[in-house]
Amino acid sequence: MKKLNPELTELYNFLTEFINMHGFAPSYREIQSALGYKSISMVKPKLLELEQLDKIKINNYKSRAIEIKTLKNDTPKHADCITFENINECSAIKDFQYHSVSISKTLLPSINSHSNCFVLKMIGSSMTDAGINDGDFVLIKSQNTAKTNDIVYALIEDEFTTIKKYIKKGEKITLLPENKSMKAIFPKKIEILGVIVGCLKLSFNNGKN
Amino acid sequence: MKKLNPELTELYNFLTEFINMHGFAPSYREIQSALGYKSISMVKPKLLELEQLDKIKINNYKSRAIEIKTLKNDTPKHADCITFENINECSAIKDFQYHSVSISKTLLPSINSHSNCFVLKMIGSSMTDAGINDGDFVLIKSQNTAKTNDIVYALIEDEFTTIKKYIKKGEKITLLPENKSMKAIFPKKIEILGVIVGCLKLSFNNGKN
DNA sequence: CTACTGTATATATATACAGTAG
DNA sequence: CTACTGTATATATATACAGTAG
Repeated sequence: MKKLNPELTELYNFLTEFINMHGFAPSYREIQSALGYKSISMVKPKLLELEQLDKIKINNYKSRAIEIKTLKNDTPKHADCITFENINECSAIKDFQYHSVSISKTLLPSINSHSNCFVLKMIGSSMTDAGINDGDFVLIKSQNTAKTNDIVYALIEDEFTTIKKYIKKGEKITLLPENKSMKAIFPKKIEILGVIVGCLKLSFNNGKN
Repeated sequence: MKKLNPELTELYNFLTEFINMHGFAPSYREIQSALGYKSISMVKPKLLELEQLDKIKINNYKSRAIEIKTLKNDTPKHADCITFENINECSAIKDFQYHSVSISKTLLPSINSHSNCFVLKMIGSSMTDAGINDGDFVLIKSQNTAKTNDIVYALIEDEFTTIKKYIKKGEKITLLPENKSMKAIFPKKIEILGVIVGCLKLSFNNGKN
């Protein structure tokens, strides 16, 4: 990122903040007013400077059509990402702050854009042998079926939710913790809420096992 | 997410895709043309339907000023996220596909928006005891200093890059693998390239240790 | 009546350009 | 000359509305 002078930095920041806040770009008049230019004629030359520095793209003769250029042109746009947002409906898994995690679709080709995905904070050590530790953020694809060996997020006996490995042999379902010191569950009633597709670790203190 | 009829779904998808692709909204004429409406007069009524369903926000009399409403109003905008993009400069760590990972700032309050962050794919099992396995995506904050016990990404002897735990006692620097079966490195020359702040796991096959 | 079409028009908006200060 | 100001104007764009099909 080349350095901008303070004036252009202010303009650039205004543009990015406006676009992030509104979802569309400011008009030249709005730019003039926000930056305190005495004339609207100053807007285009300043924008051209930013464009020359490859910070923005001006679409001539189009209204509110300034684009912010990302560092790389091949950066996936939002549409090419899968976003996991948290929900607040889990007994075993707390933490009510808002979280979101977005990753490139290329990282999870199995997920299509119609999938409903969410993130939960893991509580407990029942899955440490699968690399999911207490405090990790678990990325879940919402679905109501699962295959053997999937790691599922499920509602058990209408009572509690849990994250375990799903094993089905004939009609018998086993939920296996990935932790040698813990016991398997043989649920009478199970509702699969989702399948774990990823795990985001932001602390490495619990990682030692 | 309430269900939309196919016609409104098509319109909604066009709007989101256009905005994601261009960074600004389409004009009414562009909408007419894309959706095949015979008259531009059809655009506003259709948009109003979407707005009534709380899918978009129309800004009357403003050009290209349609906003997509997110599920939650408190969803962090792009500005509130930290984005890790991959780079292609690492001997020990391959994989040249483009990847990006964005997470809410609330998840990593220690990182400010001026930090340069990137993502690398982990190769090898030298950090499995810290929960970082072969194939995991390592989130790195670019910086050239580190504290004892940080997990660093560093260039050693001007020859190779590695990910290890950083220990400094007086002037003596030790790079410790988090894997009992591997040996520590005592580098003569070390250049710290970044500190590991997170790890994204998208496969659980290697997680068993 | 509903559900559109087609076009005129008002408004928003970017651009052009003559003028001015230093 | 540069670096602006101020304003007129062309263009982009959303809106209004009379007309039409069924």
